Amino acid sequence: MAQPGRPRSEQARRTILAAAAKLVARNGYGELTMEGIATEAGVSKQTIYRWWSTKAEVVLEAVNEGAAEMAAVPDSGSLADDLRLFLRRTVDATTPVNRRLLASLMAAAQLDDQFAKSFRTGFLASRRRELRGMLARAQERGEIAASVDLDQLVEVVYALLWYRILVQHGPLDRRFGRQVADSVLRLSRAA
Amino acid sequence: MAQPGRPRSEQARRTILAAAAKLVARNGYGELTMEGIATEAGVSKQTIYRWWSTKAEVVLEAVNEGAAEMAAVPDSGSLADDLRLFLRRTVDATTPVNRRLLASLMAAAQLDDQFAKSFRTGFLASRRRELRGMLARAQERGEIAASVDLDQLVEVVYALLWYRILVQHGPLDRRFGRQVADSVLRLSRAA
DNA sequence: AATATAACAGGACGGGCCGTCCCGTAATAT
DNA sequence: ATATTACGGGACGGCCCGTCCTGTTATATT
Repeated sequence: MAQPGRPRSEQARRTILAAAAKLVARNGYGELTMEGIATEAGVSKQTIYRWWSTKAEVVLEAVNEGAAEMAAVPDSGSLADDLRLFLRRTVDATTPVNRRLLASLMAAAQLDDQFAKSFRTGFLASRRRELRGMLARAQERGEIAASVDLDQLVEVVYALLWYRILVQHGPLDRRFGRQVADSVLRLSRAA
Repeated sequence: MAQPGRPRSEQARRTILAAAAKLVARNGYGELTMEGIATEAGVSKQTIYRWWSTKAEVVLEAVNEGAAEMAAVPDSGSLADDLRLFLRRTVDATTPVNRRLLASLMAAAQLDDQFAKSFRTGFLASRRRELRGMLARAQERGEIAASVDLDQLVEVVYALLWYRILVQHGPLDRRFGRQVADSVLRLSRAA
């Protein structure tokens, strides 16, 4: 079947991701260290380095793990309904802990060019694709004029979400989600 | 006149800020160290720590220093002209080096809560105030309906700018500046 | 059952940078 | 002349880095 030798411990993997998330939530990404994760998880440092090369990659996998039930893109046949529901789910999923984890990833991307590339082409791009698909369906239905640039609309959504995540000058609540949805809907109707 | 004792060396101050900017431009904020700044500037570590407590503060002052000629907010009497000129000046000022410095500050704010507070209430808030003043004048002239929330418009501008600075999935050029201006102008006209 | 293989926990290692301290010297006000 | 403060240079213990080694454990193959 698989390779010979002792198989990877799934429990160790989960414990490490949970420890990283817990430590970021408690002390912030700036205080996070590989040694701290190992100690918190009751694991050897070698076990972490065997599967991840930086703490940013550990946190990224922890985020992806916790985002299994991530906001599925709705498809009701109405752009307004879909957009509002998508943003409601998104802001609901962005708990204070998740907000801090996401902010950590964006910070790590500014400190490490290699991680930045995987973060952009992986995590960020896949989210953009999902939203763009929703808008493309609306455009095919005629709810958005063919002249409107869908990428610009996607950009407005994620720019507003990330700005709020990073700057924190206001709450990431349902009211904010409605404001974002309404702004994008207005832009989708304009020439 | 002033206190007794040797006065602070203005030359050392400038040299330190220049060294920090140079090192960030060369190797990125993640590689920046206090010792590296001291060595590059030909200065004692103590001289840096006497005036700044973290490398983030050094970089922040370097940015503020280089942004003395920062985009002054225009006031021509036309919202469209003012907004387009403001964004043209802003993207022109955001050279690759400045982009990297700004991204470093946003990253540092995610790593250090204390710096985050000063960054938000100082640097970021003052930029928002300037732009908001421009929009408020337009609203008084009747170019923007009284029902429009100016803070939301300001947020769209800086969210789009920062998203592009941080994610770098497209160029920060004049074309992008025009797109941002046009989006905000459309939102300012919508109900 | 014996053997090869690979992950595991634990710990040791040199190295880099941290932040602080001390020194002798230089530049200013009194 | 004296007090005061900044300066360059360098030394210090401490934390975390990333790697390596050891002995043990869990699997596949023979």
